[in-house]
Amino acid sequence: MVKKTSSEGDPKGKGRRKNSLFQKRQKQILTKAMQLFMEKGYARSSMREISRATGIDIRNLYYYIKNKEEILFLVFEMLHKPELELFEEGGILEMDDPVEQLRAVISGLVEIGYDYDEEILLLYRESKSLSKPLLKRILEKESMVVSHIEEILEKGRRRGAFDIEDTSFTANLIIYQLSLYALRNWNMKEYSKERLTELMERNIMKMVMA
Amino acid sequence: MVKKTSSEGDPKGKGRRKNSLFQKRQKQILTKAMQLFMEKGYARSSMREISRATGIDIRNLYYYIKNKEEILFLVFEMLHKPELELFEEGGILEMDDPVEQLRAVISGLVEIGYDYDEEILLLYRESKSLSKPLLKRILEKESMVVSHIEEILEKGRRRGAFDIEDTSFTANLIIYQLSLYALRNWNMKEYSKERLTELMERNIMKMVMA
Amino acid sequence: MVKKTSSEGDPKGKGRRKNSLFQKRQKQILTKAMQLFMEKGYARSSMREISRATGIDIRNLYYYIKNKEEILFLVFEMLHKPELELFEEGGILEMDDPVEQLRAVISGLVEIGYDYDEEILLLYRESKSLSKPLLKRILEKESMVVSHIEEILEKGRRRGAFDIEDTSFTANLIIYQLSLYALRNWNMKEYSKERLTELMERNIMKMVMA
Amino acid sequence: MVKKTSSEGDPKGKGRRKNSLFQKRQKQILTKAMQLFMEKGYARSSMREISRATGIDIRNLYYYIKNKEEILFLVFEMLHKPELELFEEGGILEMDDPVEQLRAVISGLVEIGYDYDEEILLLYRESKSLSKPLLKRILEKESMVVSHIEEILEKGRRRGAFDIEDTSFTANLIIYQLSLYALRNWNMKEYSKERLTELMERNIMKMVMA
DNA sequence: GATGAATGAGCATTCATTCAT
DNA sequence: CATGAATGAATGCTCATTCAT
Repeated sequence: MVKKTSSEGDPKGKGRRKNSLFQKRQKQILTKAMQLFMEKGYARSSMREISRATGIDIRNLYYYIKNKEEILFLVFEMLHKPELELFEEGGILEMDDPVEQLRAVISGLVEIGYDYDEEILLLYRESKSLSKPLLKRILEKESMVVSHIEEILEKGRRRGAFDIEDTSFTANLIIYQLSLYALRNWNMKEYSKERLTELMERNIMKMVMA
Repeated sequence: MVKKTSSEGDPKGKGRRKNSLFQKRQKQILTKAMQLFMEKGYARSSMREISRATGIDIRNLYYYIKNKEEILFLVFEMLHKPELELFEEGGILEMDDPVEQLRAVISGLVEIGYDYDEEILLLYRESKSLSKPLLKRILEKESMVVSHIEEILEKGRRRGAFDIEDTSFTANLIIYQLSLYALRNWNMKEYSKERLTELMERNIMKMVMA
Repeated sequence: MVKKTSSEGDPKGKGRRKNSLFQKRQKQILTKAMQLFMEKGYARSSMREISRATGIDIRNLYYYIKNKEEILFLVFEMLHKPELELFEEGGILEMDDPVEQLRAVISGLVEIGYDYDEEILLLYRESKSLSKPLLKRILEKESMVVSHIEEILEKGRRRGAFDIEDTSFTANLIIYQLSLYALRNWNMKEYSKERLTELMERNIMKMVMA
Repeated sequence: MVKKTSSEGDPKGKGRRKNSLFQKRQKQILTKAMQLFMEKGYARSSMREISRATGIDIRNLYYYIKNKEEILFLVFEMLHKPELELFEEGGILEMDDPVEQLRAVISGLVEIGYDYDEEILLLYRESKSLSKPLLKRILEKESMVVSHIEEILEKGRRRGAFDIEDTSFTANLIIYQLSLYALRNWNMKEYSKERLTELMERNIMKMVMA
């Protein structure tokens, strides 16, 4: 069911790592590391600190992950899950009405962006800390989300519900907009999740509707 | 009345530093450091590298700046100039028609965001690298821009030109939107400055107009 | 009476290890390790790499060998076999004419030195990586070869065929000379095995003949 | 007069490093490091040990040398000086009689090989520890010595004094032979410098003379 | 102002090896 | 035999910053 993403699983090139203990430990590392990265940034978070935070000896840390960069990569991968799940398991793709779909996307992504504000900030902030090839793999995941939105917009336009000049641009704009709270939280703290959803929906819909 | 550029003024307490050579050197440091920060991030750019890039011996670097953090602070300050100048010297504040004003803001900020895409990315990316008090001083500058936009929106609403529920929210949204190109450049490279301006204007206007 | 290969015999005290699977595995380890040692040197080749190269888990590696140093020791022992076999199985010791004997030794050792150039280099290069007692045991094997040659020279001198002042010195010089190709291969690559044999024979014979 | 070898001098790309103190410190590092390398090998000698041995703090060590490999390189360069000086300052090149020249070379190189036996061993042993480009630069120095000898042999052959088939081969053989003491000292300790010179001269001359 | 020298703190990563299961 | 987990000890190297001359 779960597609292996190649960098996880099969450490040391040996036996299968379905082993749940191994995965539990790895997740534990990722979670704690992510917290650190959010607080102090990737570069300033040392392996020693991750070791301290997880309670796993620093040498054994390398038993679960290849190196520091891989931690960031796996964290990024983890962070893309909610967005992808929103589409793949949230029933959005199955809806017929594009307007309804877009509404669902907006409220879903606002929700995510609100609950995971720091995580999304991390995504934007530290993507450059990843090496080219690894970053590419992350961006591929990202562009899947964009594609999903673009398809909705496209459908809506065909049906005459939306008035959009450039669906790719607008898809990017929308997904970007939905990170507003995360990226400018210093100015946004006063808004509740509900209020934010409301405002976002109103603005985006107005921007998009025919 | 030369505007003090240093965050502390009077470095090393050695007397007035209106001295133009001093300022020239400092600007040279900031420019090179900024390039490095954009390429490798703040934390990964070492003082040694800045020294190498500027040709100024690392120990003498400390003659011109207090410490590494101050460099970032001064860079940030420098980067806020164009935006502020847009309002203060671009004649926007003097216009009467809010629609016209907003149009001018959009095209002005898209222009800046397009030409200084990496710089703006730096702003978002590294703001957390600044200590609280220094960050606060930067955010104050930022909020002046927001205020300017908010006033325009407010005026437009009063005159019935705009249909906006929450001007503060919308002001934030607009300024944020105008950084789209900088923050998602991996998906935006295909758009020319003109096309971008056009699309932004259309979308924002649609979102805002009564 | 299987010859004990392990320096300690009876690894882990778990019973006789004439067991052929055990020996096969051990040889496999030695061969791969030797390759690594030749490529990167002993100190830089890690047990982990040996594990990877052999496909044997690092922890099980210790089932077949006592420690890293023993690997080097066993490799060294293995590398001395060809030289010793040349004398013991090549029929040289049975010849009567010392000139003929020397000729056979030269061509035999050039052949070995040519085919096993990297291995011989390893022998010279890493002998210091062995602890004193282990090294001593290796040098004893080595000195057997020297003795064989010395005896030939001695016989030739007695018979008036050779004009040699110090047979021990000359024996050492000869065996050393025959490693020329291995130890200076960066300058020797142009020479074929045949040409090398020819030149070596001519030079040594001229040096030695009455 | 002294040709700069590019890797020495001008640290940090700044001022001239004729500065004798700097060079003194560097030489101090090289000497101590060389001792360590001879005793324990390059890979096993840590920067920390070099620091301890020189009394120079490990961080300041990097003020005088770029990295560990550069130390080895500079040591190698240093070790080639005596050989090169033998030719360039020993008056050998100015002699007319090739036989006399060769004699001088032999006694000179035996002397060096005897006094610097461990150093020469180091040269052979650790050359592979150098990266390709750096090794190449060392081998170039080495081949200058070979060339010098080859020229002498060539001259002697032209004059009918020597009977040599392949001067390049023989030059290599001679220089190699003269390292006998260094590379096989475990079997050579009994020989005094004088005795060694005598034996070497006799053997090589016999090998070479018409 | 340019230099030589230092310093306290730390970095990511690897090593060979062992042990209990 | 294979596996999970640990451990003590290093490794080479870099950091920002200071100070005295």
